[in-house]
Amino acid sequence: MQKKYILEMFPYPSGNIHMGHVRNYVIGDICARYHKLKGDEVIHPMGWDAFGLPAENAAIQFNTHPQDWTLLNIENMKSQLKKLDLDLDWEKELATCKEDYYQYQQELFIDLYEAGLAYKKDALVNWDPEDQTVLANEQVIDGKGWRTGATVEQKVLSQWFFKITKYAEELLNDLDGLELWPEKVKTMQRNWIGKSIGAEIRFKISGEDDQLNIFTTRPDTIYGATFIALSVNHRLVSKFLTKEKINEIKKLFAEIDNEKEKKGYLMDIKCKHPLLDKEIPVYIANFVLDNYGEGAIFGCPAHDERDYDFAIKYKIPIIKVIECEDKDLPFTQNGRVINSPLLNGLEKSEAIKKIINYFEEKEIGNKSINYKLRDWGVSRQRYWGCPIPVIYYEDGTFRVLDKTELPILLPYDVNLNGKGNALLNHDSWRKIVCPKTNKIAYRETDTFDTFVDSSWYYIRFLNNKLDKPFDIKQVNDYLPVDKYIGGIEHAILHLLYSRFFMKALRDIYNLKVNEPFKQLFTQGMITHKTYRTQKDEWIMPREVYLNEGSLFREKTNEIVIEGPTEKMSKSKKNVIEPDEILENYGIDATRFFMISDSPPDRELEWTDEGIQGSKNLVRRIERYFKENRTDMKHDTDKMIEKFVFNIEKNILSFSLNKCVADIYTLFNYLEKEKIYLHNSDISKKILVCLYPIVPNMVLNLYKQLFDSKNIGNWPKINKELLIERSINLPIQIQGKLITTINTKKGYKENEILKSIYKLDKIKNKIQDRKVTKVINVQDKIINIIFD
RNA sequence: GCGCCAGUGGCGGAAUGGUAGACGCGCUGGUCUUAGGAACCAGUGGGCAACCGUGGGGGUUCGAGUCCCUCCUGGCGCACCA
Repeated sequence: MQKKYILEMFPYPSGNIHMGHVRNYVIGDICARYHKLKGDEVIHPMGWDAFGLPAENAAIQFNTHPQDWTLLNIENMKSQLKKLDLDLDWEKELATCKEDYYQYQQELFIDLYEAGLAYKKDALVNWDPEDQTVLANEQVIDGKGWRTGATVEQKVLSQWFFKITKYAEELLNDLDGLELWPEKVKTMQRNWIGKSIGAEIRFKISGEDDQLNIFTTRPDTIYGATFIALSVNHRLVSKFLTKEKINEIKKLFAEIDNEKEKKGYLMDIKCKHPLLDKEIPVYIANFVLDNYGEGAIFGCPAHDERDYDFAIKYKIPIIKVIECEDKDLPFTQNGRVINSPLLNGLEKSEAIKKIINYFEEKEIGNKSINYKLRDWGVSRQRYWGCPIPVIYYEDGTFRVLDKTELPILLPYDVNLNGKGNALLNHDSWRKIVCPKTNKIAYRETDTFDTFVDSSWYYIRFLNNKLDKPFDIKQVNDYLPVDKYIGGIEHAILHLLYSRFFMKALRDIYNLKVNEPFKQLFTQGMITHKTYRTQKDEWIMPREVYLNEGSLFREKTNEIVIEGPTEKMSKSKKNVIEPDEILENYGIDATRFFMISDSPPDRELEWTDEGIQGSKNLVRRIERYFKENRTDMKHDTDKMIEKFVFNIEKNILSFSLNKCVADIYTLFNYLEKEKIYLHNSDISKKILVCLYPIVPNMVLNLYKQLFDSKNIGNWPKINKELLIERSINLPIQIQGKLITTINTKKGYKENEILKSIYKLDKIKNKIQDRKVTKVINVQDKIINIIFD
């Protein structure tokens, strides 16, 4: 028996499931049911990503408690999921907000800490003023919080970090081995990790016992360096300038007209050029990133666009060191090095190699690799999350707790007023006497980023009742997840964090698993037309009715304007409620429609015609089997065999839309040929194949036809029957199709040519020209060539 | 700007280098009726035809929607990453 771990991304219990969930889970369910019929040992669990800020907001808004709100939502959504006929193993259910989950996460944190993979440091962090919490770099999109959209501020706080950067190289390299992941996701992760190979060069500061370490990918342009630029947050800036001055500069930098505008501030210090006997000026510049490298660059204006713009603005010399026309400046392509005593005449790669060797020899620099990836900041200043098992003493030191001191449970009695962290204000929970030292201590009041929760839930599913995080043998036996299905929006955050966790745990526990998800399938979004009134008020599709070619709103009879088709969203109100659809069309039509109109990895447009078409298909199949007689034709067996083969192939390749086409093709054939199967064995075969897609309908039909609900296993395919004995052979002349002839497979070329040449269509084409070549692709095509 | 993906009928979409448009929706004409959110039959890329047709232009090949080059358009991601 083969194990198949099939997993769909678990939902946040927001209150109700939406169509996106339905599509996601139906796709996964079809896979899981298919594999069960094949006799595989299928693991198909479901759980809840249950910590997170919305619960706190809801608690304030509705005067309830985050826990009560969350658990109620879970119950509600669970009953909704059950209506979808999902073959889930609810015994394995877990919720990350429950202590039987998060206490083991606290254990894992202790493991990570002891392995040197969790650490605390003062850091300039992204502060979301609306959520009043820190965000990871990955959670800041265009300078705004990923959830709130509020402009993120920079703040210095003492924070816990996970050392994901230790795995940067492995996380990057192992992407190559993930053959069953979408290329797109791998590309996004590669870009995020952002590996650059170059050099780190030391620049001495004139008259000071201090130096700068500058990373560059273009050490071949070092002779063209005419200035240094620092980020305003660079160490040396606060060393040489007052706080007031720095704030002044920050204000200056904030006043720019467009994002690319360069601004600088000339400092009083100068740097020595590492190779030339000259000094170059040091600026603070707005375009230098402080979280990349050391936050310092050398400017080579002749061969870098940004440096060029800056040099023009501040009248800094521009020295060409790569051969090019003046009009082409800044010249950033490859070329021969000039004006560089040690490198003249060399091509880029040779020059880079040579200069790095020289730097290393003279100890003024070395080869260096840089990553964009930063360590993962996991502290969140929120109540509704997993507590970090750490205590602080009054002298400022801290202690990570022992596993025997766990669990650290969240207190239920908190005052949620929306201002700051409720744990910080909960004195009786926070203040304790340390059992080891008998000293007064205070608990860590930050909780984990909820992405920590989802980084290992697929491991916990293997045994959600174990009194330790997981069982090593079980992990080795059942991971990786064979098919992981979810939205593309998690391409970086969740999937990268999970990969990191798997590798970190592998090293700590000596596991044999390198990657958590063998195959990743990203399903497309569901879209729908948008509708609004003339007052620009979005309205729901169900409020719209059609009258004499125009759209109107029910009740008010306002004129309705049809907008573009967009992703279903609450704000645009173009949503369809799963409960209503199930009520009106039933589960079978709903499941059919989720896979009918587009391939699962593409957008699915919700249309009334689409769901109605699925409903009609359900009715048609049910009606077909009501016909109480069996009449077969000689090729019926073959047709059915082909059907089984195609359905299987298309389920395995996630081409579920083609499964629907296969079903139509089969019933078109059966009805057109007036073939009725009723309660024959062939009906059993057909129904088994339909079962993964529409289990409800199949079980009902099976009961009616065979007085049983035991549908058995996936049919074994008789390959003999798949072989076509006669074919329609296309005949081409000069590569163009002229006609087709029906013939037996395995025909003899010279024999069939004789009959081909007798055909009028062929004779007319060839006339008396001389045939120079005949290409016979046996049983596929014949192509006749003449001069 | 860089990277990735994609461009096929009125629409969604099928096509291991070998009959382009499977299957569905929509539409047209017809049938039936318990008048339905039904069902059935016929048709549906363009053109009267020869023929022409997979974003444009080249190429490889006996043969290209498919492979190569180039350009255009759209989507997504990243984006002052030194």
